[in-house]
Amino acid sequence: MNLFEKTGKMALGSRLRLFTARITEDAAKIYELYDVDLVPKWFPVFFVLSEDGENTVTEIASQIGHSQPSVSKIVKEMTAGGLVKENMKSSDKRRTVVALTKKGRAISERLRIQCLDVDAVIDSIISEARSNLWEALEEWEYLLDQKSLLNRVQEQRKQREGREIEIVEYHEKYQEAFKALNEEWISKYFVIEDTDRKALDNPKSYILDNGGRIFVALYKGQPVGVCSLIKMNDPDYDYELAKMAVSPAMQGKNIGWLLGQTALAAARELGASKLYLESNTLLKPAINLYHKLGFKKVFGRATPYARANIQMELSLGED
Amino acid sequence: MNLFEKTGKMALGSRLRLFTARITEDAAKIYELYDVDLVPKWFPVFFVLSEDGENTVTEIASQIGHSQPSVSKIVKEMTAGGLVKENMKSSDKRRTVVALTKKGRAISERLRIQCLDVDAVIDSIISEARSNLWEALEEWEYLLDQKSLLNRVQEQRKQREGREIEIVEYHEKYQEAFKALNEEWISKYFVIEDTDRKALDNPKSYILDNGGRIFVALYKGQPVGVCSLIKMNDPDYDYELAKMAVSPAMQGKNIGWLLGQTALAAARELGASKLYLESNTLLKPAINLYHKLGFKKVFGRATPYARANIQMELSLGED
DNA sequence: GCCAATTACATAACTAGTTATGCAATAATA
DNA sequence: TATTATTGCATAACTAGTTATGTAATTGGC
Repeated sequence: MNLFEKTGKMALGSRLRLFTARITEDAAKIYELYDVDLVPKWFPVFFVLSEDGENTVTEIASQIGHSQPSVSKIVKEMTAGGLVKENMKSSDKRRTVVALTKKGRAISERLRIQCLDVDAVIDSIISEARSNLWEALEEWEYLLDQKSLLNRVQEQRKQREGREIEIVEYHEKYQEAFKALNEEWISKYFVIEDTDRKALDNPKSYILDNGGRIFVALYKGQPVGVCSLIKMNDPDYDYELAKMAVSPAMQGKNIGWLLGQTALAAARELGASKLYLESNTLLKPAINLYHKLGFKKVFGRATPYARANIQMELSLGED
Repeated sequence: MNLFEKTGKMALGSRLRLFTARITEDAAKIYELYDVDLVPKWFPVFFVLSEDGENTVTEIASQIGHSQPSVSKIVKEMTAGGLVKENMKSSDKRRTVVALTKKGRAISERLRIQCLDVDAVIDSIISEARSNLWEALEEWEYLLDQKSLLNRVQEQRKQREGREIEIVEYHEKYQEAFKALNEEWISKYFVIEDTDRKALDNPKSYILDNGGRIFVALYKGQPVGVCSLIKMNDPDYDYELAKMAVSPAMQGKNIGWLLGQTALAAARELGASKLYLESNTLLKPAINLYHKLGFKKVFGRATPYARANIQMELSLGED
């Protein structure tokens, strides 16, 4: 299987499928060898019944990790084969209580011997190999229970992309992007107001010259997100966190968090002790981000924006 | 998956199937996450094509370890998806030469990034676990190439059964078995001759009292095989190995070999230097056994048996 | 140079699972 | 107590592979 050295781990699924097919193919021949009148796929159901005596279809399914229809089919086949009898007494008429027949129990004995031989063989293969397949499966099952493969890949992706994002200080060449990125989300959910235009058209005079800051997130050199600290003339707050925007195509890559963190660090450096922001509860990801950054809801300030329906603050001394 | 601790290694196939299903399920979601327009099962074919540039259906199948119809189907689906074009120029009109389209090559680039992330995740899971699943699969593939699971189980069974066989010295209580076991095979292939009757009816006077030996193979206390050393009045040979019989139900369990080895050891103990036997080439397993015991074909001795068409000898000094 | 064997692929039918859905029987609730 | 929700199972339709088989195109042997 030279192929898998080239494809890398990505093909783990394919490799497992081929490997499983190979094992089950030989398994079928082994049953034949021992003349045990049992189809390999019956084994898990058969095993549970020989342990438990009798059981219902759904309960067997949950024990062996199959779906209920799968067990339903297998029980039907086993009944046809005379290994199992259904519809034992049960007060609940929905349930099909299944048990081994005499013939089934007889097979159980022969199967025990086969199990011993197969067990010994697999143990010997395990001891021949340096890595223990059986243990590895057990460990993977445990690790994937803790966190699924999908979750792990999602996190890995976020991390990698985070590493590819660079947060830089504002420069005139980003003015177009600063305006465009903000207009994009504002006009999508609301309408652009006069106060917006002032800031977006003249970031230098309106924000920077007043002692504010603007940060730009670059992905492969291209601006994909912006945010600003605007100096406030207010006894309660030093700066407003405003004009936070991330390109829709780049959302979910943690860019907002990186911009926010940079802005917070800058505010601390500037000696700020309290930040303020306004937003709208329609923008759920943004509100979430602000919460994650440490902002808390406050009430009752006047705002120049028609769209603002939530106001938040953050005390920088806290951490 | 507590079940697998109870079932033991016998359920390796089932465990693998469940595990594989789990992995491929998440794999599908990962493709979705990366917005790669590729069905997971296409991956191996896609990979080969992006490596090789173009290739035929059968060659791809052999490279990825699928059956040819499987690749046939996948190529059809990929063609419908616009990733692949078939029937490139080829002098041999039977062959379908397949290559990636422009769209396919574009996806190849995005897929590369996904591969990097997945690879990193799987590597990290591998490093979290004590047993290395990827290596274990590789080792199992190698070990099963050397000797299949079926072969290993067959050998294990033979060994186990061999341990349950006990070879004992003849006793009067085994006279019935000695006669019955021999009559069974003789009458099946030939007819019972007078010389047979002499030995079978009076083993004590005909064999033992003349300085010969008889051995009985017991399985769970029951006689299932016999063989004898008959003293010969001959300058060339000391004993004849004769009246070897194993119950048909117990054949293939190495019983003949055990009986033969015991007889050879006894002959050595008795100071014999050369053994002789007669048989018929119809009895292939027997001839094979005699070869394995070290007997070599000889020609031209007179025999009292009509059925004998092969004669063999063994020099005991040799080992 | 023709007929048989082989090769390359397609198609059909099967396997061992799955999800989706429907139908009774039972439990919960207003 | 009547209605609604839930449970337990069966059935149908689907998936990703397989083997068996059929059909052209090519190769090989006499």
